[in-house]
Amino acid sequence: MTAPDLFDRFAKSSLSPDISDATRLRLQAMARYARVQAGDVPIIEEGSELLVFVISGSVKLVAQASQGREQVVAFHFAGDLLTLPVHLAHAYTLYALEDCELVYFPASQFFKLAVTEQGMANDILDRAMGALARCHEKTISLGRKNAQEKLASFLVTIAARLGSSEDGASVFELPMSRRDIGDSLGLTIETVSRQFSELRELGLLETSGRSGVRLLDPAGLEARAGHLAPAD
Amino acid sequence: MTAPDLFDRFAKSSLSPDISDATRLRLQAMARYARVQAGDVPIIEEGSELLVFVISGSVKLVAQASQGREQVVAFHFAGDLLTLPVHLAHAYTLYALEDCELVYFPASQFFKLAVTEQGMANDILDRAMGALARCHEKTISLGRKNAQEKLASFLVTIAARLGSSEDGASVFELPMSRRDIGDSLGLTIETVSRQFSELRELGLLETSGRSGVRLLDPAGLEARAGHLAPAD
DNA sequence: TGCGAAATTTGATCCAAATCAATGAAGCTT
DNA sequence: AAGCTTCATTGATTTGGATCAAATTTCGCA
Repeated sequence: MTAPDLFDRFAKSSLSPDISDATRLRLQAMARYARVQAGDVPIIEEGSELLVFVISGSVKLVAQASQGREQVVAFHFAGDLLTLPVHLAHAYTLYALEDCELVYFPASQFFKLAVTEQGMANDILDRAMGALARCHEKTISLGRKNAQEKLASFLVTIAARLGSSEDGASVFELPMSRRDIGDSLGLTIETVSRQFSELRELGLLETSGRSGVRLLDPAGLEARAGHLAPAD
Repeated sequence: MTAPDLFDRFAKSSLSPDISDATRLRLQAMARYARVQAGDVPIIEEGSELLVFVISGSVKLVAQASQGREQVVAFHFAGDLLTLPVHLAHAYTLYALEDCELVYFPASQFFKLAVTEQGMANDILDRAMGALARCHEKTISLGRKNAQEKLASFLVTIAARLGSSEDGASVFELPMSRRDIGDSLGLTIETVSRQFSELRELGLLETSGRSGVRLLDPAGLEARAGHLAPAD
């Protein structure tokens, strides 16, 4: 594992260029690395909150409830920052969806350093607020939407993150399985599959193979997502 | 509205004592205040994220989805810090559950100041991480629990915040209605009511009037909350 | 203290999504 | 390229919670 290389890529993508050399060195000293294959657990939980940067690949953050039930709390992609919580009322595990490279830090140590550099503190605060906002939006999906709205909302959100535009359509490859989508939306794989079929029959999307998706009518999907119109 | 008084109480309860006088004055200059009655909307949304401190009383943060559906994203009590998000895919509104006193700031301005004081930046980061962790836990409730587990989990969580211990039992007054609880857990008021009845019949709790609750067997409720045992 | 509006509880019925059960594709591996 | 394992789709049935519909209780207020 070529750690220095990973740290450099992390620094280049996620650290402001005017971080002091001292801070940079102390960060490098506390950085830890993981380079894992799809399906693996890159980080073993260790009793303190961790701050994880996804350098490449994608991951799911999963919470375990009793009786083996799993809830996908969030998907994260290259460039994202996430926190791996400690064991609260539920246990959390990070899984690689694809081959992944990660850099991570004990959260409290990282914060102690971050607050000595204004740019860094601001960046981390912004990212934390963004994560909170996304979690709030997810709360609405889970609490107040039916299966079709959940899937439409999920696809629109993923497209905004992963989709490339092809004359009005949005095209992307889903890095996660139907089970992962179900575990994220509070649905079973069968229901997810049925809703894919229904959206296909409505002419809103096409699929190719297990992971290829082409949203033919993003506006139509948005309308079915139960989102509130901006002027509503 | 005696603003200086409210700011002092905010400063005493939520600002580290070694904030510089300059910072304190600039905070006071950007602070805004609300003192409202139960049921009121203390803050009209204004296009930028706000950071709200609850000085006294309690509030609910509500997201509106299409067709008048409402989701309670979080309840907050005296001493809490919360962010009032801007209108994303859904609109957010804060409502007072009881008579309330609030102090609030435009989030970006507050952050710009906070990062100049290490103690303050650290405190805000910690609180943001706490809010994110609670939102993650809520995600699991909404996605993977049945009605009884949701209510048990809710009651245990509220008791940790509001309950006073009386020989093994935890006693508190709920500041929110059955509808609010339902809107928070993704259930209807009828289902919430039926689950209260069932938990009562199981001897796990007693209620008095609309808001009085006495958890007779907190451990038993915890077991029904679908939480993961610490050693599981 | 009693009235009345609002909130809660309880009951009957319905329905969306879960569960149970095959069948059909994808995409590995060799 | 054939076979095999895993994943996804589709169909039949069940079920937990929603919806519809009354009671019943609470509690502010006259």
